[in-house]
Amino acid sequence: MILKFKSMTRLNKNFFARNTLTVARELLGKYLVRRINGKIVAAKITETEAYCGQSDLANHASKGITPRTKVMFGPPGRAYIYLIYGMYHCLNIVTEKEGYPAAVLIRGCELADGPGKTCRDLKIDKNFNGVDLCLSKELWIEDGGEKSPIIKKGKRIGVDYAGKWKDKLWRFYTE
DNA sequence: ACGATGATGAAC
DNA sequence: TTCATCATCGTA
Repeated sequence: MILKFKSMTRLNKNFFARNTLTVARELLGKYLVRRINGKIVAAKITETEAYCGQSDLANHASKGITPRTKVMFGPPGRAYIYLIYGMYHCLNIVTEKEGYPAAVLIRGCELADGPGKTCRDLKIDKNFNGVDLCLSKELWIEDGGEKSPIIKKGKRIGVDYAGKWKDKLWRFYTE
C-alpha cells in the first residue's frame, strides 16, 4: 500500500506508556509501517489484543522474567516477538511503564488477517525482538491522522487455559 | 478436523 | 534431558 496521507506522524513512547487496554483500542486504524529494501509498506491495523501484567494468566509474562519475556518487562514502545507453533511469528508492542509486563498483540491488518500472516507478509521475525519502534528505521507505527474507527470487542483468541482471564474482553477489532 | 514444526518452561 | 504445550494457519 502506498502512503497517501499528508500528515503521518510516528507514534512515540508516550503513546505506548499508558494503560494497555487504551493502547490496544487506539492502535486500531493506525498504520504498521515496514521498510523493506528501501521500500515502505504500510498496513492499517484492524485487530489487537491486550495482555496486562503478571497476574493475567494468558500473558506469557505471567511466568515472570524469562529469556523470552524479559522485553515485556522493559520500557514501552519496543517489539516483543515470539515464534508460535514452530512456524509463525507474532508481533506485540510493549506498553505501560518499565517493570510492568504488558503488551498489545497485533492480531491483524488490512493486508493480512491473523497475527502469523501479518508478520509473514511484512517480513517481521525475531530479529525485531526488543527493537524500539519509536526509533527504528525498519519498523514503526504511524498515525494517519484519520478519525478513530468504530471499535468492537470480544474474548481473546487461543487462551482457554487462562482460567478466569480467558473471558476478558481484551480483543479489539474494527469493521 | 487436523498436522506441520520448533521454541519454551517445567519436571525429573 | 525429556516432555507437553502452544497468543497459528493451510488443507480438507
